Amino acid sequence: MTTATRTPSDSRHWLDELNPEQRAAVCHCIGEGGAPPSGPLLVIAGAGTGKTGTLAHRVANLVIHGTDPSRILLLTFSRRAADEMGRRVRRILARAAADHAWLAQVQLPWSGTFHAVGARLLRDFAGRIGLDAGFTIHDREDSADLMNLARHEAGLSARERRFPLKNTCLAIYSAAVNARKPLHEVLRASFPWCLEWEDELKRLFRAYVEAKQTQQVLDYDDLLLYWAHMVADPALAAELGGLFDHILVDEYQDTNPLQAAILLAMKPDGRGLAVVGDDAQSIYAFRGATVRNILDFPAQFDPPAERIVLNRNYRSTRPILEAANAVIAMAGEGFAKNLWTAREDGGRPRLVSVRDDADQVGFIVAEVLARREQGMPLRQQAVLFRAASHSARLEMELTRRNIPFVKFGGLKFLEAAHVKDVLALLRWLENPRDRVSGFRVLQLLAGIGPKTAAKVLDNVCAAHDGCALLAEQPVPEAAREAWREFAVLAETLSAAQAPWPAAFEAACTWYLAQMPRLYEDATVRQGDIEQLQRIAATYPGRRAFLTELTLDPPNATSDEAGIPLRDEDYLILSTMHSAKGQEWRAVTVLNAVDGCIPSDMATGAEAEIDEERRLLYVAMTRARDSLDLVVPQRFYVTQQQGLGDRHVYAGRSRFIPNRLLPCFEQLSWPEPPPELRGTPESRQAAIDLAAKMRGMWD
DNA sequence: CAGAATTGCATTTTT
DNA sequence: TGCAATTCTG
Repeated sequence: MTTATRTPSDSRHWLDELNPEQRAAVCHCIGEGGAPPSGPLLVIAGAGTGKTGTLAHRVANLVIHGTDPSRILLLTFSRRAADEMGRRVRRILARAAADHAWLAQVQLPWSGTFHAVGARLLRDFAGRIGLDAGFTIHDREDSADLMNLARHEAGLSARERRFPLKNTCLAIYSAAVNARKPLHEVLRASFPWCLEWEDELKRLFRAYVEAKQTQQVLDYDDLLLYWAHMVADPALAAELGGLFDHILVDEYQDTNPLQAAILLAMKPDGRGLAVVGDDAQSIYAFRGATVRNILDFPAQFDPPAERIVLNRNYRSTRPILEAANAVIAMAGEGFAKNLWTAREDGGRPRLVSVRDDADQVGFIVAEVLARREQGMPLRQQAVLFRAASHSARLEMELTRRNIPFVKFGGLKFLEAAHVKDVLALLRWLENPRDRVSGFRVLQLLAGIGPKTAAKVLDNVCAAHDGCALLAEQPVPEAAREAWREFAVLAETLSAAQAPWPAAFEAACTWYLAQMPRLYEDATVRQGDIEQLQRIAATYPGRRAFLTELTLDPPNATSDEAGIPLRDEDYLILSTMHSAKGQEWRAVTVLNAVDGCIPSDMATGAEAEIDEERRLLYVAMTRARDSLDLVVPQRFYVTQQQGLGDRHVYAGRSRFIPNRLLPCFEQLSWPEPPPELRGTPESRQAAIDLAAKMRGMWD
């Protein structure tokens, strides 16, 4: 089949629905007719400017013009984004090339996050770089546990001056790796209180790396780091780069220097490289992302990358956009963009003053229900907040009033101790050298504690055939019976090709029997295990299950009723971070007060403040028709059930200073009683009283 | 040496 | 508050 016959006659038609800038991005240097693609492309796509659609059209256009879909690498921010992109590409192809039905079946085998693609490449190339293809992947918590192990073994835990805790150590390590900066610089910039431990940290990190290598485990950072080191070798770089004609990167503002280095190594001249992003929405600096990546992208190449700016917003009404623009305009650095919209309908966003947390919840529930009465489904409405814990009260109230909801972000299903237990068991069967997993699993047995577990693990590692000798391990008398049972299970399940998901169910059955001893509330937790079984059944096997679950954890949790069915209606609760790339008709932002946004954890450097500002900008620009920012006057310090009533009087977020107030409609809830609103005279009286109060101090 | 009890401490966002 | 490190007990 020649390229000419694959180019549909009405291709012009489907491109017509794009605006000129979008079309330019879609058609830029696609390497028509089998010609190699040329120059790199940067698309600056403001919020709601049709970024995803543009990217999907570009991919479709590449396919229509003859690019093999398996030679397109599409790097997205999440698995969900990758799936969505695939769907849209197929939809576009179905319409644009109706005469070539097979095009609508196109799969993009190389789409996913940097981490997921990295994992896949590392398994494929394992033999070439001295890695065992059977490596297992540690999530954040596992990595912290291993760091802790190394920390103890290096004798750093019992010091006169307290050594940084495991999470801090891991954060420092991770920051240095992802930003590609020397330890000293990272400490000075972000962890100055740990500077005194520089030498010890270096020693600790060396031990941590060695531990990972002997155990054949990789952490998140390794997936990028090994990839980067792989392409630092010119021959491998050429080979890896040669796998793809086109590399497209979404959300480029949230990539870190390590990821930028990988891209540059794979496509040194930028041919076939296209990145899309919005510097105003860069919100992952805490993970090493830097806005410099996108700002400096064009100049990396000679000639520089072409830059296309999308600034027509298709999402929000004009008043909402104006308010958001006003907020972001006060930021320090960035491409100046003038987002505009043709949507002239709708009122100003509202700034709602409420007395406290309880009233905030009351207001939100009332408004949500009112909008639903007017025909707006719950799923079109979202409540956004800075930290996952901020929604605790709201969740309780929604549960009490029987309003279904799904929460994105915050503590995840996979982080629950009992879920981790089961996964640790599987991971240990997959890779018996994985000490963190083994340590956790063995201590699940009655009568086995840290000492016995460590001894058994030592023996298992010394033996070459993994779990085979398990039954003969020396365990205390009290654990004898339980141990025999466990050894039989482990031996059956670690057999090379234990059937899936039957093997998983056997593991669960064993674990379910342990639960009542381990947890007071075993019954609630058992439901989660069943949920996990349902998830497991959708994967082809153990390795795929473990890898993909670690790299793409299901990121929604809901109330105990379980995740609502797909066709059921439910309200969306989400952290601002998890709201990225989404949109809803009605958006409510919780706790628009100083201390929450910006978080009082992040009020140090100017750069941190700017990031918080962008975060609020992201939240505001999710709204299509209506936007409410709620400002509680009184704010409880204790985040959980307010047993005590310690509270502070918080001010409105500094990102909405007085001069931005004209962008908003201000109101109080509940409405003040009529006698206080009343006539101009009564209002006059109130003002007089205020003057009297002030007069007390003259 | 395992498991319970107690004390001390920190407290965001996530691949 | 709730979690993690430490001490106490059987």
